[in-house]
Amino acid sequence: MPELPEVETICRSLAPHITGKVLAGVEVHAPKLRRPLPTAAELRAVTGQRITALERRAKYLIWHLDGGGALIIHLGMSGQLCFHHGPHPAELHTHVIFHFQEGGQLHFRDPRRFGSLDLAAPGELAGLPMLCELGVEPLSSAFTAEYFRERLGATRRVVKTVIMDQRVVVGVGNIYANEALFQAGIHPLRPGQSLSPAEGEALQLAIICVLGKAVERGGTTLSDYRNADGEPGFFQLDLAVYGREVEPCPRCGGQIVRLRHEGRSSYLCEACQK
DNA sequence: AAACGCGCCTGCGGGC
DNA sequence: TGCCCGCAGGCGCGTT
Repeated sequence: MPELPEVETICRSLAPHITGKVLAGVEVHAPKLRRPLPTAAELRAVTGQRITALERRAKYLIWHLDGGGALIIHLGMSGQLCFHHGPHPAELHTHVIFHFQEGGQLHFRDPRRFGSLDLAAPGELAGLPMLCELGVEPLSSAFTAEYFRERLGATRRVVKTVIMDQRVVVGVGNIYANEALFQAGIHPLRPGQSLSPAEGEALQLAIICVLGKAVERGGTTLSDYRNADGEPGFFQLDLAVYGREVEPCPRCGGQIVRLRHEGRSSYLCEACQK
């Protein structure tokens, strides 16, 4: 489900509810999601700790704890985090419930169980393999035209695969990859090194533009995505091509087509994207 | 190195 | 009505 704009929106909507609060307990209702969940003993070690800050890195949500450690959540394809001010029954597929001393509880649901919950000991966070191999943040100053051109020029991999590679640039998933390629007028199956410098720059700017606008819209709600307050996003209204097979291209009126590559769907306008 | 296929899971919609 | 199939926002593994 969630790509950068959705995780960013969840982070922003969740932060006011739990920043500064003390973890009173963590209920775990499943043995594992993508990976085994932390053990009861590991979770006891973080109860009583205060959450000092929330941060999004790539598609990960990181809770910094006053003991120096951290809690890391990934929402996979179908993960939801919903904050409740009072008691709330565990719904179907609610796997983890966080309780706070000051009141309120946070429910982590994930029907498909591709998400994850990990703990990092003090000093361990930066060295975690899932974090330290990540590429640049697309909405940061590190995502420059020079950097992107260099990464594109060094590979024959198809450009859509490159922009979805979290080691190159983080946070771009299937929806926003399709949208950025459309906006830049680039065919998703072009080899990375076939892009001219101007095309590379157009794509870099399109990624920034699409992600930025999607964050402004609170993310894309196709079916079940909600922020921490249970509200949907609205960027689905701005999608030009994703999920719009057979519909007219918003630019030329031609028909949007779907093709499959590496097990995933790409949506594009063959007239506008070369 | 990188391109695939596949597995991990559940749910939904379409076709028959 | 019900069943089967394909498909879905992610990621990491194994094999060529």
